[in-house]
Amino acid sequence: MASLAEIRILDVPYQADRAYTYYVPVTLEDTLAVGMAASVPFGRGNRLSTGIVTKLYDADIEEGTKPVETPLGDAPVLDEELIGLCLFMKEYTLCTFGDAVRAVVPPAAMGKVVSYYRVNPEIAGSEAARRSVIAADGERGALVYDKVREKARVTKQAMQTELGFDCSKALAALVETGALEKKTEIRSPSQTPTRCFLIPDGVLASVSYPSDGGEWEAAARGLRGRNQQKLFSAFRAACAAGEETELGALADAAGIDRTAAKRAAEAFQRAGLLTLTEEDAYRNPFAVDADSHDAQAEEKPVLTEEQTAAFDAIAELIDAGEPGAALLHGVTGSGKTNVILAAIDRTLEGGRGVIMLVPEIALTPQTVGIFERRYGGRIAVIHSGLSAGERFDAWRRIREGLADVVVGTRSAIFAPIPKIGLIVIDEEQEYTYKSDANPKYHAHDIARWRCREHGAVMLLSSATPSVTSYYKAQTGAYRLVTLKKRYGGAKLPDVQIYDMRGEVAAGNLSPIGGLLAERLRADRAAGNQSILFLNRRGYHNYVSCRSCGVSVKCPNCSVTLVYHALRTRMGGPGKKDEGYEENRRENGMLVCHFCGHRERVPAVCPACGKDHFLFMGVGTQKAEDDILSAFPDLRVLRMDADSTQTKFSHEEILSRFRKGEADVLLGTQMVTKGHDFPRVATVGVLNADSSLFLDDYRAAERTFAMLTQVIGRAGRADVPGTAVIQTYNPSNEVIRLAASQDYETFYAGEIKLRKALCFPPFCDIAVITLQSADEASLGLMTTQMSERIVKHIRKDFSDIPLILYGPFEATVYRIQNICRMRFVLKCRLNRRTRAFLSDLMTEFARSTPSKGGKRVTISVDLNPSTV
DNA sequence: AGCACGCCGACT
DNA sequence: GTCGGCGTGCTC
Repeated sequence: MASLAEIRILDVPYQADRAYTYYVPVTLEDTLAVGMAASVPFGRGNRLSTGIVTKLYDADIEEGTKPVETPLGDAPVLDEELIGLCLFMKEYTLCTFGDAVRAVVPPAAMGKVVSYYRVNPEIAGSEAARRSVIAADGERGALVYDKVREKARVTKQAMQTELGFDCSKALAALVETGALEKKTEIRSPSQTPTRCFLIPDGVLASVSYPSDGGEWEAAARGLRGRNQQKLFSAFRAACAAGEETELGALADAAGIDRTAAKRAAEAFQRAGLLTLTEEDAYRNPFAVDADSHDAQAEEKPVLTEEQTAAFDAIAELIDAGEPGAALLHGVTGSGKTNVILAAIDRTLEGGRGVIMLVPEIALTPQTVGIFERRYGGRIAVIHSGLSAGERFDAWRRIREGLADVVVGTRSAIFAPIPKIGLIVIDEEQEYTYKSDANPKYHAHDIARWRCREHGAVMLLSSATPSVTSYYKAQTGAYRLVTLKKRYGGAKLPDVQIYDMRGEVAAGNLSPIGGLLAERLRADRAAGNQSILFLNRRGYHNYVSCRSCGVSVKCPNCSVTLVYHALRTRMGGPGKKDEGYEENRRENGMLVCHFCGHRERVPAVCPACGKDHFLFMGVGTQKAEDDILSAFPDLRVLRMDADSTQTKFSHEEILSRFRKGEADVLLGTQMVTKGHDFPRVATVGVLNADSSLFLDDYRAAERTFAMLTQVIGRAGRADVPGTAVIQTYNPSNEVIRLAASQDYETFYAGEIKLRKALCFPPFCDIAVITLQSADEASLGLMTTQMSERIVKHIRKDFSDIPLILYGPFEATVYRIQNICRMRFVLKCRLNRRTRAFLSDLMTEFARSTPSKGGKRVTISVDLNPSTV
């Protein structure tokens, strides 16, 4: 019998990702625990790899079992629940265990084995080095060698991304000739910063600090060493002044370094003069100002009758202490947030924690603000903007129970709360809850799994639920809770559908139709504000040749380039500059929205050589210009991906608008999110059709949600609102239903369509993508894959409905010179179909040659956010 | 993925 | 006869 450990290796490809058995050396028997990261020898070469201990048990040792090398860090990084979650994610999303772990654990929390290359110090710069570089892989060898020398130490990964080609061969050759050396080392988890306090003890504690304290004098005389004396007098001075006796601060005051101070303090402790206490220090802890906290606590909203009923239904689920799920469907302005806050309070009263997901932190500052004021120090905010240290600290605070209200974006769903009672997903229909990089999970699925584990309640909330979620509520999987009334005097704005077809004929080429123009003028005159929504950034959509009609394409991606004017005029009072037309053409850039490629507008058409380019379509930049020229006295703020590139520009633009520094806020989706602007009277949708005919079965659902959101921006406060929806399809059913805010009718029609055409929720969609930089290999592998899938389906799935489409080119065939082919599979996802897809991935990896540049890779996305 | 093993052609 | 290219297959 021996002590064995089941280990999951983190850096293995999908086909090698399974449990491996190692034995635990006697020396580690007391330290190794389930959930710990550990280094283990792996593969033929026994290279060190990072693994996670998923089980410990005693059994007979088998021939060839290798030993665990060493634990990385002294505490588990995953508890039983999160190990289970990672295994679930692996099976559910077809990712590797390592991918799942990387989503769940912040990088700073976990130690790992890292391999890097560096210049061999023994022959660096010598003639021998020069010769070995030349010997190694020619040109590339020299390139790689220079790069390594420049950096002191580099991982292969970093080399790859910087140089853009496969460096494996060159690196191996350089190591072989002795020019470089490969090193492997263990990187410990980040040190958790601590603050250490000195508390008077023994003889010193017996006297409440007196300036003439003989005890202190005596103690000081007994000290040896300059550092000890310096630290002691600093300590004494701090005590006398009644200040905090934190070690770092005392060390600074004494003018000695921290390690020396620590040693001295430990000596004092041994001498019985004081006690050292240590506590964790957290970076950027959320500090609440007590006043605002109290103020907010006072204004805890009283629920209306309808809200109370909704809350009661949810509270019932929470109190049951069993896994549950509810969908809170409330029209805009019905006070969903109040119900959610009450549900959270109820959960916290029961001693359990809460996760609240929001689509995007930057776009929901108010929601976050409400939470911060209400829950103060027990809140942790998690989003992609956090530094590694901040993320790690938030994670530790949550794990230790110091923060039991977690607000954040998608990845906050992994918050290691010890006892979860409620998971809220606000604006549940938002596609940001689906990850499109590995692991390709949907936050709903993770939430459901964790709620099952914790006996917690998942609460989805939306004014326009996704058709899939509403269907689940209709069929009883979720409890449906509805809020139909707007409250607090909020009225639905007057919604006007405006037919744009007459505008061009009437000679109006601007994106602002007659009605909207009238409204903007009226708002301006009355001192009100307006919001305009346009689903497209940039200036013109594209540039096309007047003679031959060719449009300019991205050299790396198969998309048309979008024209961007160079100048950005954020918020300045509008004035049309002299010569602006000319500037536009000369200074503008054509930009690729996929890879970011930029180029000047070519002087002549690349196809026919004529020099007549036509600027077509309208983006936010063009709309801004048009508004400024048509309404010279309007002050316009533009908010889109281009004008919000710097870190705080979101909030800056919003707060400037709120302060009344502009009359019109013009922008993309970002303007439709839940900002409260009391002075906004009119909202306008410049082109409601743009998302209506997208190549996606959810186009209608998205358009409906988008229009509903925009409409909801108007008429929230005392100012009566108007929403103008400009469209070329004024009779379109989706637009009409959105205008009347009739979700139920929209849903009824949509669900019929989904059923008839077999789309989710009546089936699942799996998208298999093959991609390669080499088109020929891609073609070859695609054909092979096609045959393999068809064979598999005929053999193993003849009994159940499963429809295969493809292979065809991906919607955007080429991105950054990587070509992609697709298969789309309509099926019911379950154990069996997942196992089928899993086999496909494994088999594919086995059959594809692992040749450097020509490699073809496979990826599977289950129910992707865009098809 | 990463690494060793093993099978073929060009060299001493 | 051997060195080293790259395809093949396995990883406790």
